[in-house]
Amino acid sequence: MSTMPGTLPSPPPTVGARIAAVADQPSARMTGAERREQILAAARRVFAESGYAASTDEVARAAGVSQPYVVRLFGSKRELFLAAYQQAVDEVLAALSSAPAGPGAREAMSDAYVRLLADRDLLRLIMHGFIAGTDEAVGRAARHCLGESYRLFIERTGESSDEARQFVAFGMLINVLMAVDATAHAGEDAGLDALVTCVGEAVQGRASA
Amino acid sequence: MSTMPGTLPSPPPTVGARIAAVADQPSARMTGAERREQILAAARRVFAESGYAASTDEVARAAGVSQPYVVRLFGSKRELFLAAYQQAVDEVLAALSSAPAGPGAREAMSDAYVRLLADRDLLRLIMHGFIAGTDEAVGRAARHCLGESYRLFIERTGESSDEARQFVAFGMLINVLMAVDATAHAGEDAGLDALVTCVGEAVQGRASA
DNA sequence: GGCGCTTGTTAGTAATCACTCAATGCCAAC
DNA sequence: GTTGGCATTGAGTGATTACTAACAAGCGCC
Repeated sequence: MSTMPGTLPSPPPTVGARIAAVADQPSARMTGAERREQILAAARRVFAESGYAASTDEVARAAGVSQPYVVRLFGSKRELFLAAYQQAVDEVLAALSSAPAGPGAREAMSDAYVRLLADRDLLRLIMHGFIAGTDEAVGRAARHCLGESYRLFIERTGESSDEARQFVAFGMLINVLMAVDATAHAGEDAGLDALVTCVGEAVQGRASA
Repeated sequence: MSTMPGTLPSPPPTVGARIAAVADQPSARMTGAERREQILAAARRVFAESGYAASTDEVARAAGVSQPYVVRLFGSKRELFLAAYQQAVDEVLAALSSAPAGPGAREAMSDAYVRLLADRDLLRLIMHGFIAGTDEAVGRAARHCLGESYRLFIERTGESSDEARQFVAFGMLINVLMAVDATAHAGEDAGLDALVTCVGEAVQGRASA
């Protein structure tokens, strides 16, 4: 009773405040569903950066809760990753599906995909799933994300399979350029700079034309 | 003195024989350079499968040596990964550079890239570097690999930057399809199956035409 | 105003990690 | 044939891991 545990007189000296950014006060009581959502958002950020190799402790600190609580809410680290990944796939496919069929569908889908880049974590997490390999459920979700993107393009635009392949291929190129942080390292490699410029022009041209 | 440490009456009971496949007899004595090459080859396989998250112990077992020896030969796990990754990047760029400039350069470069697929580990390891993120040296190598591929295409074929962008983008699509093991999961997703077919036709057409 | 459920914590555990240390056996040079 | 250097290992170390167990506190409900 001498040290009341609820008051938390000093936050963990230096380590706790690094990631945080979600909950400033040490986590007011929430409903389970709310907390689940919050942890899922944190997991998305953390897993996007380090992939499945990220620890549940990192996710917990990013969410502002204790580490045992995140594994309790999700059962295991694997299920947590899977939930975050499935949500990411759903978001990507929802964005592509938002384009109405008919004329202009191609531009709408391109725009929708480029808008996904605003979230630095979403496509990065998707990329991690592409090379997860070991986990069959993640692999299945990743394959579905790829296949549905291709199928949706044909369904909405009515264009040829070759055009659809080029659409998906261009998306993968954008993914990779974002994953390697190409724009942040301008001036480092002349070839890469030229590639980034060319991709930028293609995005602009396709968006305006 | 009662138990002589050098005799080793029984090899480690079950764990040592799992991966092996490189050295059947427990590793005859080699020169340091030879062993380094052998370990590098094992690291390529192991890192290609699990990325940087793979353990030095896995690499050691795959190479048929003890785990302390692999970290001693390379200084640290990070340097080992870097050496394996740099070698992979060099191989990719050497393959692309093998195409002579002038007419037919495009087909030669496409063929060279497709031939890289024969090694299931090479491009998979390259992919892991794309999303390494944390390690700056790996990121630099990955960016160089991308930029040089783009630059080489323009240099050898003399085609437009848009054509070069499509070439690199197609390469990234191939990388991803191989990473998710699309062909091994045929029948799982109709869209993906169609995409794989379309990519296969494009590769065939470009190789023969 | 106590009771039960849900939210959340601290403390602990067994496994695995990269890395270090000290030693052993092999080969070649003198 | 002894000595010295190189290849290689077993045994350990401290840190980190995912996960468990037990308990504490807030809230609705009668």
